[in-house]
Amino acid sequence: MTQARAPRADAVRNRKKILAAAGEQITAHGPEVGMDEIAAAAGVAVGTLYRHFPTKTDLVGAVVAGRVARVADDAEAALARVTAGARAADELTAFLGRVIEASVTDRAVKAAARTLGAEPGDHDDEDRGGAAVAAIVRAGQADGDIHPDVTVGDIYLLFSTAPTEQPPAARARWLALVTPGLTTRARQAES
Amino acid sequence: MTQARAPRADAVRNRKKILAAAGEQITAHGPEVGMDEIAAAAGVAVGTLYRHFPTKTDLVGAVVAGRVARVADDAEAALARVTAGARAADELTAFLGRVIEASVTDRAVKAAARTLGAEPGDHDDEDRGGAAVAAIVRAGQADGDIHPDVTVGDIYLLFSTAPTEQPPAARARWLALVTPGLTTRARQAES
Amino acid sequence: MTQARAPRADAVRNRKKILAAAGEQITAHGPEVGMDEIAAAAGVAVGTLYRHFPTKTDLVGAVVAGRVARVADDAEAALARVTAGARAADELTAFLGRVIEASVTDRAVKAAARTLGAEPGDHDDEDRGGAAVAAIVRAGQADGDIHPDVTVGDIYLLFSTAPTEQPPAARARWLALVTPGLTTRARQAES
Amino acid sequence: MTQARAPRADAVRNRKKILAAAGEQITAHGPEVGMDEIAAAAGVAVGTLYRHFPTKTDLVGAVVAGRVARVADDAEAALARVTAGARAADELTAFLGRVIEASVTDRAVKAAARTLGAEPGDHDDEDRGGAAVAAIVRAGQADGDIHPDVTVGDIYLLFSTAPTEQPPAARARWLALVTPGLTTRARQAES
DNA sequence: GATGAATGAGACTTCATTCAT
DNA sequence: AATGAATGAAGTCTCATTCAT
Repeated sequence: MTQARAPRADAVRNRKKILAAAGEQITAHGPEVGMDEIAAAAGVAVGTLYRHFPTKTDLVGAVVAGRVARVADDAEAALARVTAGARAADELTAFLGRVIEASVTDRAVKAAARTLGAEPGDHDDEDRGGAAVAAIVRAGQADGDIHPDVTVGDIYLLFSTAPTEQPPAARARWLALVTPGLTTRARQAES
Repeated sequence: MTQARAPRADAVRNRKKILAAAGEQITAHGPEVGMDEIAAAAGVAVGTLYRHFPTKTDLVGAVVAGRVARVADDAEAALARVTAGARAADELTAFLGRVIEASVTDRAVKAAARTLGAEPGDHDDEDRGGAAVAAIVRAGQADGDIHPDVTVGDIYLLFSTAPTEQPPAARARWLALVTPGLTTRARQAES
Repeated sequence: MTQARAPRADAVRNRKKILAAAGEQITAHGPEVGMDEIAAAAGVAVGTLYRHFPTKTDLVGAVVAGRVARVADDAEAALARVTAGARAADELTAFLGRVIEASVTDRAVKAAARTLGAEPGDHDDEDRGGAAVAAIVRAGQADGDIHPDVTVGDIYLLFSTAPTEQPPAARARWLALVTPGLTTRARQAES
Repeated sequence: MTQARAPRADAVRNRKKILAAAGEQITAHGPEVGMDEIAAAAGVAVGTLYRHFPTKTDLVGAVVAGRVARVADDAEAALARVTAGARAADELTAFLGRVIEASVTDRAVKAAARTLGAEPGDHDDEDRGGAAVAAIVRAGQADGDIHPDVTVGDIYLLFSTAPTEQPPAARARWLALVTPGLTTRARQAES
């Protein structure tokens, strides 16, 4: 059973260039950038872009998928720290904060977050991220720090609604407002 | 200094028709409806539409302002109930819930919410709504039910991020997750 | 019941210009000319073209309909001559010949002919032309010159298959080959 | 003078595969199929396809030539039957009918017919078919059944214009209309 | 000689906005 | 003041053909 024939080196290079360029462009100007602009930024012709991604939706999807992977990596790193002894509730909050900050400068991450919030998650990276978050949540619940009925879905739901277009102060405030819903401690006044 | 010459009666009528039609269209299909469609729904020509609103942004803005007025009315009604003896914290949560449900069927309300979250609020209706919400918050704080550092801005911030595209269950869950951030009670398990 | 509001003078002018230009372009280069080219030839912007004809198909259809009208006119003129005493069989053959010659320099006429051959004919001009041809055929059958079972459909069928891409000699020969199928006389040798 | 170096075995194989695939695709979807689709159907890459046929036109031409060969075969078979005693006029009509029916399910045959009608015929298969048809015609003329001035070109001319896009009834009717132009008998009414 | 990725002009269509009537 | 036709840039996608591997 021969494997699907190794992709050509230059095609791989181009695919990377396209994904990188698409990421940058979408990060900077949102998903409504033209395909021509993305192609130009990638240094290829539109046709090439369409060979790799038959549809704009496909391209945006691929970019978003990439961001999901990053988020998953982040979640797994957080879980590793928890396993190593860090407090789960803190790691969860910090993770949430990082994802929000990321989506501020990267509108594709926001879309990724929305995707996570919308779908049960059947792709690899989503599963990976979901599993890590779930483990963190469970750890926090075992500690008695995270409220027993909190689920991964709740976390997704929250960061799919984070105020990424707002100024830093508002984002911090939002996180502070939302955290008590996850933890068991009564809310404390901010400084 | 001559005053701005009283507007012609039919011009006034047209303005109303346009706003109403724009509201319906944007409610139904989002802000991406074409200007032609709005004009047709209003029973006027595009040119007329542009005479009243030099830009699509202006028109959408006007529609949004109308929804802000509704939200303000709702807030004032809630305040009236509080004044009449209702529990402020409950009214606040219920108000938040109503605004969210409204934005589900009315995409213009969503935009209105976003506007409120984004701007300090210098227009009449925003002030009106803001004042009512502020009064409710203060009442709840006086009762000891709402956390002392909660501000009107927090409320705006929250409903500007409500998950209006999600199914009802998710919206309810979101509200439950977010409420503890406003109140002083520790979070209780859901049924 | 007010009529549908008289069309604006300039719009009428443009519609004519567009139809004329589209006719020329399609005549010259076939139906695959670009909409931009047609618009340029008409001296309008593409948008204008699309306002008048929402789809390329619509435009081509309109052009073809125009050619159908011409053919119908021709048929009626022939019928008039028959009524005035001309021999029906001769007029029929001559009419067939003229339509063929027309479709040589005008690919839109060819398409029109194909349309006629394909459809039962429910539009005005098609009916008009069909009625005239039918009358000529009947006259010829009354004279005993045209075979009794010939129908209008036969005529349409024939000129929908005329060899318009062939040199003049071939076109003439084709007509000569096809005529005996319509008439009652045994075929005569050509000069 | 070095001769053109014998072609590589796999190249020959590829040429055949390409022609076969192109035939199928054009038969099925008309000449507007993409080169990529043809290449895929042939199991080769586009580049290979272009090495064998520098232009789409060339490829289509080659396919068409293949269909010409089939028609020639058919004509020779008919001639054989005539030689064996069959009535030439009948064989000619039947042959015409078969070619028409073939072009209905095979759009490449139609193109082939058009080619035959258009060109004097200088390729092998065209000559072969032309010679057979000519012999049949001559036999019919000797019988007194086929009109003396009918030529091979007439036959080509006729089937280059057959209504292959029309329903079976129309095709049959067309053949009936056209036959009297070839034969010496006066036309008879259809049943 | 084969592969298949890259090219890029061009196709159709949409829509916010302007302007002659 | 209203009308609605005109504008034209922009958008997504296709496809015959070229060329590096």
